[in-house]
Amino acid sequence: MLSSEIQTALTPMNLKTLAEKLNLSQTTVSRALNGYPEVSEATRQRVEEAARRFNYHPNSRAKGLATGRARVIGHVIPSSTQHEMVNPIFGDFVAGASEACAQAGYDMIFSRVADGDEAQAYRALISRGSVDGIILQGPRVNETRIPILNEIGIPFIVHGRASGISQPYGWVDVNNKRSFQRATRFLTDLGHRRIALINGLETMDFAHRRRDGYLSALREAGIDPDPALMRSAEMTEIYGHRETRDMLRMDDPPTAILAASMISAIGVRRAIEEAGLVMGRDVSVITHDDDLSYLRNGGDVPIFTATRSSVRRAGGILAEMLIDRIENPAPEPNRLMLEAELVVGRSTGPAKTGH
Amino acid sequence: MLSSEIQTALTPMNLKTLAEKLNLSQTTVSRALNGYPEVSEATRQRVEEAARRFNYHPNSRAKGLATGRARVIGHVIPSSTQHEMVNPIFGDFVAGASEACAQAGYDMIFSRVADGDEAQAYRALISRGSVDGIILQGPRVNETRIPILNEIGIPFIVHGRASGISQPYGWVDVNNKRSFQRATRFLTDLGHRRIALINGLETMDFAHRRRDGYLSALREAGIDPDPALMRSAEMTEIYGHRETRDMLRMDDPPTAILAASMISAIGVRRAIEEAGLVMGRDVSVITHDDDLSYLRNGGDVPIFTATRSSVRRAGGILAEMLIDRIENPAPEPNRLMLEAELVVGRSTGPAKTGH
DNA sequence: CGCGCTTTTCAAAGCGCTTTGAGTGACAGC
DNA sequence: GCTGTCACTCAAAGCGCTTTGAAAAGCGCG
Repeated sequence: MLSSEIQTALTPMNLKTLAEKLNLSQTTVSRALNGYPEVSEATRQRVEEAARRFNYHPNSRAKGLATGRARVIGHVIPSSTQHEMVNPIFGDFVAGASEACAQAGYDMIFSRVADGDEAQAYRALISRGSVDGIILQGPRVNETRIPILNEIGIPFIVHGRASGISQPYGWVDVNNKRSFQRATRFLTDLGHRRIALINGLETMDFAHRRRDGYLSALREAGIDPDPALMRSAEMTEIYGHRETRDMLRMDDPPTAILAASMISAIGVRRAIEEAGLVMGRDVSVITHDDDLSYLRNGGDVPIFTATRSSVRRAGGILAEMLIDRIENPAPEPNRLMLEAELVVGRSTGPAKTGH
Repeated sequence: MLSSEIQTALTPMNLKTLAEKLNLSQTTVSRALNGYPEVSEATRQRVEEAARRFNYHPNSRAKGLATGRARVIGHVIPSSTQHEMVNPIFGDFVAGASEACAQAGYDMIFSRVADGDEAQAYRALISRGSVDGIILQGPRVNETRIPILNEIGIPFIVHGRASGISQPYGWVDVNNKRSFQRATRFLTDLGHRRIALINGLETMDFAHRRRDGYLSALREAGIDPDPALMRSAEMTEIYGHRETRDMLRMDDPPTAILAASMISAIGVRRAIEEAGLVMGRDVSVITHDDDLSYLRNGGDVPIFTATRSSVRRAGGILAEMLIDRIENPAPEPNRLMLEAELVVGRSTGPAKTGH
């Protein structure tokens, strides 16, 4: 009696034992489970029933080895010794992407890489056969990783775009230029002329484009951009607070501020309040809002006037597009431009005429 | 000449071709690369040199199949139809964990799972051989996943603990009870008697323990807990704002508030300011601070008085402990209790005597 | 009954690696 | 000169799956 127990404990539940239990060959069982037409409906039923009953799951490594496909998409996280910051939108992006992946039966793998080693890391990831495709996050202006991935020849898709890169690549991006142009125009229409931009790091492509939008709206309105009103750094709360505080102490302070994220906008608000001013009355604020689930922009009435675009949704779309590309290779990379909506909240108002 | 090019393009760089190029057997090459002593130093040098030159990386699936180890640790993300929220600490946690993983040569895989299907998901993940170990996030009181994982018998470690579970399991946790007890005591020592708790979801174990700490400090101070001052929900900004606003409208409003996260504390601050009050003077606030990289609690002087514990560090420790467990199986699961530090910022002050 | 034809099943090869058990020289000891 | 040891190296089996090429079974037909 003990021997039978040991038997069950030691016998792995793999294709071979399942086939033996069914008195069928591995071939037939495999085909039955993978929906091939060569197997009769009755047999298929029987096999599926047994697979469920014995809790059989094909070993993904063996499957991958045999098929050459891993059913995994990879993210490479640069360890960024320079910028210790973890992107706050990461969680929501991943949530969206993982939803789409789960739908298609894919997993996601995260690989951390020392800065500068990225080329090697990609090569290794692919050459090791760990992933079928890659999502490239946070492209910079003239992003070097794009040529690398193109050269390697693995399916990939970029979250954002990279100015200065001429070769083709697939991407999903928010129309950052247009949305910041609209936001800036919204402020000039309200009569503001001293408009500050508290941007993200301008080596990042998205920030670069936002600045473009900001500048072109100023130009439209006949306003000379003031370098003293343009700040650029990683979008933390502290940063939003510090820059706002400093600018509000200027002789000719801004009457309106554009912030690059909800997080830094919170810092902006804090500085405004510490200065004894009222947001929306004394200083107008518009922020970009990634529609993070833990940081919704207010309930019925948005707190901030904002350019809104769900990064979670973007994650889902990206993953879907990448998987589609993996499964149906096409010569033309596909692209998708998302438009941010401008939601009007309580943080903006007409410029004070006196000023 | 074309044929040779085609040759290089079509020949995969695997152990076999590498061995052929070196005029050695696959065995020797494999051993050389994996540091076995049976191979001469001269040969090893030659092999390593060639591996580098030809950009050879062993196929991880084949390696895993042969060794039975995936060198991957898994996270299962419940898709939580109920709580759509993506935990804002996710990003920092993952950053910490992935650092430790990278160090040890492990990757991390994320699998999204429908709520309730978790048992099946774990079983599948393991039975498919995709992971060597699992990190269990966000344990609830009486967490059902722990018995499941114990029964399956895969190495796992819990981020947090689960009250009500008697069987042994490994964990890393912050001493939530003690830290909230200290925080509450700090407030009672300042003379506060109307202290509100804006807690996380109390089905979550960490929130349950924090409430315990809060209650026992009140008891120490001879204060009867007022159910009207105890709120529990997911820790969003909106939630912190709404509950604070409502409580400040009470006939006998709180003079101090304990918040469960920086995010909800930001909402608390917003509500206080909207009510025309000053944080730290009219209403004291203490929050738990996970030391998120994008949401640091102030520069030199912390904005909030807070119980601080880096979730990024916790992620690193967890991953390390799990990997250690995978590589050196031990009967006793290991545990680690982290103590949060109480940092005193500008959000707390003595209770107004007049009230 | 043997012949094609389709339907259903199978044995075996192969994916890229590790690992076992064996084999080769070289060299010392008897 | 034969055996035992040591230092290297190798061919082949096996991990769990898919897939190819072939064979068996079922069936109607002359």
